[in-house]
Amino acid sequence: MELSFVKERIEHAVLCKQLANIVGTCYVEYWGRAASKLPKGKRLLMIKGDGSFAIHQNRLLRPTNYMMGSTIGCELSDDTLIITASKLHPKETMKVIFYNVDDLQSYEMDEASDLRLFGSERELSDQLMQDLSFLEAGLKPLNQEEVLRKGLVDILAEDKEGRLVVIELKRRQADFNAVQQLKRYMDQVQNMKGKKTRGLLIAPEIRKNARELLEKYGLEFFAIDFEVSNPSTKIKGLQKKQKTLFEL
Amino acid sequence: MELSFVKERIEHAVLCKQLANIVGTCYVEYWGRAASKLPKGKRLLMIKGDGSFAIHQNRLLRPTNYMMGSTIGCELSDDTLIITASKLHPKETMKVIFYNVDDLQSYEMDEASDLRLFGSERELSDQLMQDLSFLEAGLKPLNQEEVLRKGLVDILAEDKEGRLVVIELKRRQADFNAVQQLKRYMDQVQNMKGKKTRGLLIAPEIRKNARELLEKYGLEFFAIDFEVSNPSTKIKGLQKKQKTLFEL
DNA sequence: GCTGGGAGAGGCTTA
DNA sequence: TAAGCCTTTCCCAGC
Repeated sequence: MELSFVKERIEHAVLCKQLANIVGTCYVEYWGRAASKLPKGKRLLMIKGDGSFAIHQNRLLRPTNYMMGSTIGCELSDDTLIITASKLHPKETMKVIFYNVDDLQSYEMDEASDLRLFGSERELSDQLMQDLSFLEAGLKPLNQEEVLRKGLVDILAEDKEGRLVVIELKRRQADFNAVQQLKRYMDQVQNMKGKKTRGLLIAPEIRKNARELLEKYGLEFFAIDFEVSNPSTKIKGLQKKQKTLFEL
Repeated sequence: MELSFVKERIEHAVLCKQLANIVGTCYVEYWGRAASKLPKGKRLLMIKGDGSFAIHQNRLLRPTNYMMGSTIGCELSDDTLIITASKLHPKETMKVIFYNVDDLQSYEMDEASDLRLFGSERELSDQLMQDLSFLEAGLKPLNQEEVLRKGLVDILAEDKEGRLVVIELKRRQADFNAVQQLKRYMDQVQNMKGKKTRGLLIAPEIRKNARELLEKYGLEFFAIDFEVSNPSTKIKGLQKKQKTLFEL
């Protein structure tokens, strides 16, 4: 395609906040949080109405190069079309040099609509909050998403012995990070409240090493079995995997 | 566009592992790791040769719905075209119901080429390894295969007092996680070697709360100043921000 | 295959 | 704006 024509079409699409796809042979440079060069090759550049700018190759979900909320410019130079994307905070620039453009399409799109997602951690937390006795008899909810000075506790409760119970919920296999997150919260709550405190990690499963760490810390793991059925999420079972510190 | 024609074109593109973009009005359902529904609206579906399957709206870098490495199927039903993507491990399915298709493009693409990236953590680590005296006089790199290969730490060294020094490097602002990771590794190395061990966190900056935790643990923070200049990365400065435990 | 961890993470929510 | 953190994180390197 004639590059001067492509330039006009792109400028129009950007102005009208259309979604535009440009396919052609290009070379890409990026400089900002890091720096990168992508050798000349056939790629697809997708530009969205909000300044999303992405170079795609024919594999992987994620674009090879990208920029969010960019300002876009076009210029012709030496039989090439140079498309630049740039932004501040952090300062980043990307230069895409097209040697030829095979195709250019642009589309007037709807307003984006929201995805209704089921089975998120937040939804699980809500379900669990409905009935903590699922977890342990006599457990009473104190607060959901209790804000700590550092971070957010998923659920704070009190057990039948009057001990504080800090609960961290994960929708997938728990790892080191989850364990340490819980430990951090438990320590903090214990410090703030000056009461005996337990820490519960709830997840579908836990990695072996993470579990060792958890046990070393005296935390408790509960395996949760849930189903992301329609239209919401159902907790099917909850099984205790550790004795509490106080039972040992 | 005529949906039966679209169906054939898509099947051909998938078979030939082309990159295909379908734009039209559709409704999307996903079920797998979670579940979701996306109301009817105008979207772009991008299918790549490796089974990447992504529903894009006209905002944000990331697709609204997606699946990697999927198997793709097409069928006509009641004046709609249903495109399904599915995979095992984990079992996931996605159904895209097109009520009409405005446009369909497919492209024969090159083999994807590798991005040459500068300023990655790995590259910074290599640079730092070149000259540890940048960090502290008398610091000597240790090539402790077992520790380094296991990926426990970025760099292991010995200071002039003969203490082990565990170094964790972050290319961006260090957070809680970075501090706890370092602490975990330091404990582990200390256990393995049975020697006095220091833990150094090197990052451009550190979050306030993370820093408090770091100080509580007796770890040390060094602010690194680096530049991702072309063609590689240059460390411009390195400033110690904490006294060591042993100096206190 | 599982595990660990980085990423130019992205993106959301709340202080 | 910054902090904190979840994500259908994605993706890769090791084992």
